Amino acid sequence: MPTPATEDYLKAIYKLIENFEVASTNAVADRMGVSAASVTNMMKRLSEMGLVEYRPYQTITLTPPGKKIALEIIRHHRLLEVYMAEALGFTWDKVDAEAERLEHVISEEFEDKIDALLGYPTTDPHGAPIPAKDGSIVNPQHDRLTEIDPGNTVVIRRVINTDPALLRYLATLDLRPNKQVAVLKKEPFEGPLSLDINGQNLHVGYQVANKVLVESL
Amino acid sequence: MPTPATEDYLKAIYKLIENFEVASTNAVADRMGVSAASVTNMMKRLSEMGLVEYRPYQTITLTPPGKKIALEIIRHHRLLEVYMAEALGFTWDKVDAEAERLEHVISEEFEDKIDALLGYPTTDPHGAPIPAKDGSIVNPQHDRLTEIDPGNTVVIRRVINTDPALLRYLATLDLRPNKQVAVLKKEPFEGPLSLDINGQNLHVGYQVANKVLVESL
DNA sequence: CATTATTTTTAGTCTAGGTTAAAAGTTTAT
DNA sequence: ATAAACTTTTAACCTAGACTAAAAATAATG
Repeated sequence: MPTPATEDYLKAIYKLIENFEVASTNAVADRMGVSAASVTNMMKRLSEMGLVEYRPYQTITLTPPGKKIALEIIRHHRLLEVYMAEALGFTWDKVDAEAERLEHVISEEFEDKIDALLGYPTTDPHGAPIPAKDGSIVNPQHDRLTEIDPGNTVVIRRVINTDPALLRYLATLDLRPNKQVAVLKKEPFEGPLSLDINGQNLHVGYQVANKVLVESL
Repeated sequence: MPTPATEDYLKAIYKLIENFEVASTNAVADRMGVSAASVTNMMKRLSEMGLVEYRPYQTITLTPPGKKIALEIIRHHRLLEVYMAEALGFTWDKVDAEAERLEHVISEEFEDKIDALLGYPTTDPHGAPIPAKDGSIVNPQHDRLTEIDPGNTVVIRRVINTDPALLRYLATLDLRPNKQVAVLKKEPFEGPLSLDINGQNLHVGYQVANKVLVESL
């Protein structure tokens, strides 16, 4: 059985790779909020256990068993998020932090029960895909809202980044998955976007819009 | 914030004292499944932190802050048990093991949400009382089924011991909290009891009946 | 291409929690 | 009241995971 720390490292490496970033020692350290030395130390152990491919000064990759564990934990995390939002009435800015701790301790049976109760959901409250039990995951490559040309209407599919404050802000604007948004205008030099949602005119900053992934109609 | 290990020690000490047993080093070690040396070591630290009253070779007691933490964890545990049984459909032999891990990681908000959803329950699926948020707990002193004289009818209030196999056995007999049972006969020398439940005649061993707490009508 | 900057690893420490084996205290029983 | 039995503590050690500071490797730049 992997420890929570092991699971967290594998998850961090998985997410870096998923985002087409390089899983370097520093990148993992940053994401985990630990020192680079801690990462080196942990990589040696995970490598011994056959969970990562690691050679000093080289970038890190997951072995198939390592990837399997990462995906299991991500599945736990995202299922729990849906469950807490749907069944317990948590707001979407709170579910990430809570799932971060619960993901390591729920049993297979717990996982299966909430999955069934929720009707086998495929995405979490932020629109992130939930890995299947067999470890398969569909990862649609969506556009960022900032990449959409004015005059187009799109539907929000996902919100990247689980910073609670950002999520609360987006909620006040009703910018959440499955909502339609029309891009009216885009100011240059990473300027604000003018949007239409629910017939309301909004102006959101570039940094915010960049976290919103959309699909063209 | 106390660690899970800290919480487990405080809980073990609380339960010993609650059962009118002496919270000795060995008793705690037994209950926790660790060596006596580990207990001594931990007691020094918990004593430093002001959570237990400890002096070498003396029996251990909880300080008010230590007791508060123990009761919070027991509250988490028992609320989670009810929640898993009622809302997730877990059988009562499974809820203890699962709650054992979850109890350390749920937030106050999670606790409050399941408490409200369940309608503020006062006992867990085994009949154990759930401490209130303020740390108060009602602990009715019930009789054991083995102490009831033949000819009397009682109602089951609680089942002590969370050994899953025993719980599964009791479930097959429908011996669970709030069920009425008539004691028909009691064999001497810790012999079996003849019971009537739901109009059915049963014979259960002394060790089993001793785990069943009842209230006379 | 040599120097500077950056990244990564090594080395040495620390804490929490666990272990076993031996020593010391307490009880129990002759 | 002393020996035997039991309980508890001490001592020495282990592992997982973290840290800082210094050294080494790699990458970037004039």
